[in-house]
Amino acid sequence: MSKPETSLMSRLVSLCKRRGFIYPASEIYGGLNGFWDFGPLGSQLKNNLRDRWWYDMVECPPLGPDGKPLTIVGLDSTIIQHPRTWHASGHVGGFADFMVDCRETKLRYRADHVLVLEVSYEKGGVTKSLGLLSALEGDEFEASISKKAKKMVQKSGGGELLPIDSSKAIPLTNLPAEQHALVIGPDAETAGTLTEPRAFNLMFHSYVGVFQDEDSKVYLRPETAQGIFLQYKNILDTSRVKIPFGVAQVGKSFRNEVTPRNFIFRSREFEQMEMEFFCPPEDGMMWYEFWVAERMRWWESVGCAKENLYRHIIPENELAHYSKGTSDIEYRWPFTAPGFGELEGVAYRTDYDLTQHSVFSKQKLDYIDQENNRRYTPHVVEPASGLTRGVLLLLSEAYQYDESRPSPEWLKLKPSLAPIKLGIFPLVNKDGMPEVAEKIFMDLRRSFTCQYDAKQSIGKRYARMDEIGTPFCITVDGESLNDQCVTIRNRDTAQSERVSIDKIREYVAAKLVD
RNA sequence: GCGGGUGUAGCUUAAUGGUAAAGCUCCAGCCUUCCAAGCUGGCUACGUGGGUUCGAUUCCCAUCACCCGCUCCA
Repeated sequence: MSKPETSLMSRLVSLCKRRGFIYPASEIYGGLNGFWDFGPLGSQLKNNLRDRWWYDMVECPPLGPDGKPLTIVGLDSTIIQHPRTWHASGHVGGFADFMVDCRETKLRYRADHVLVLEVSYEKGGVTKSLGLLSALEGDEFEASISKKAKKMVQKSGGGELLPIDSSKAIPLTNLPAEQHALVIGPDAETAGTLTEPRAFNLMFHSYVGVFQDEDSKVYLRPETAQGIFLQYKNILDTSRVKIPFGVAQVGKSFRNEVTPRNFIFRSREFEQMEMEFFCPPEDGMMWYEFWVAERMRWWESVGCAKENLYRHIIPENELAHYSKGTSDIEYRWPFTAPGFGELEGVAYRTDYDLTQHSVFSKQKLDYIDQENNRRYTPHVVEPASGLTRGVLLLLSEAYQYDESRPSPEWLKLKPSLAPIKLGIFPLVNKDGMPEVAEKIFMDLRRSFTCQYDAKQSIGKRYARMDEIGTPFCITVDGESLNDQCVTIRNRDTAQSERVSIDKIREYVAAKLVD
């Protein structure tokens, strides 16, 4: 298997465009940064993956540790929620980070992570200021500051550095604006190279009604999960679920990303598949481990090689303050290889979300366990994955390059997920073959997504189907008219089998169970 | 948002201060009895907007998009 010059990623992007999987959005107007459209085959592939997730999550959920099916129900909540939702969830605060750029070093920092401290030194009994030094918060703060200060003292002719009191350091965001020009950036040597802190609010906003003021401001959801918490009580009251249970949702989310990058990996409008699993507080860790394992198994079940998946356990000091455990399920993306990048996050969120919404809404969002006569706020384990990213995974994983084949580029998609399941061809466009092939097409189109093709040579038609990942092609040949059989050509082996026409449906159906 | 790179048909490339060539793909027809065969014909491009110029795809400026790095994240 030889490899062409261009990167896997660019070949994949090219194939996606050429065959109608994914296009740049608004392309005739020059495109729009961070937005992509799914074409005829891409939308089909995405729907197939979404349907598989929905089936495995809601319609036929996995078995729990006790061997009995879990209870998971579905939800489809609105993209625009009450704005207080996002105050309660922390997104209005947390997603509106202020950033500063350093003009000297070209580095960017979160403004609240840059701590500023005035440092002085003594020379000949006179105290002199070195100015406002800055460094990133954390264990290294004092060391960074003192290292820089010593250098500066030396440069200005020597002297005795006065002790550094890091407790007096303040975040850049708290510094009066007129003093910003005096700050020496964390990695800079001269003062005033930092830009003003600028808000990078990752949430898109709009206004409800005709008056566009702060009171009518709403946000496009940056995640689908909050809609689930908002309807937790209704679901509890109306759907006869008992803890533990889950609520699953698939839908669009929007983030005004600073830098959309890597094709559809990070786009500004994307689709998520999220599930909130509500359980008693004492079972939280158990369900967290359960869902990490279950979700990894699921990605394998849709065709991801085990060695391309990696469980990245977020270290305790990097966990969100409310989380007792978070694991990223990572995939070896073409652009991260040999490293990994996030595909899905499984977070044990404790009772944070329900408690927050309970406080902000003044509604009781606890659970009454009548069997055990106890009342509590459930804990939550959240497997949150990107459907858009899942599609990219399927394409990356399926992409094959093999010079020995007539069509070197082809997609080894799992048959059940392939956009088109069957190509149906007459070997030659005459001698009664088209009529037989068309009849087969008409018989099978209700059962499988089929494509009839009589154009050009048979090899070309096979190649076209290989390129879009169609697992099976049926060819009607001269013999078919006599023996009522066709050949079924397998995409992966490029080998054909002779099958009786009345057995085709059965044959294909059996291969799609995977 | 900052820095670097790229931008000619669906794809891969070419040429040119006087509006563009080719291969593959695609479409139509012929042909074709199992893996991108052949013949004939056809569609389709200088990312966008300004400027310089008699004239700009070419030179200049701006802008947009994509790729790489910083950053961020499902």
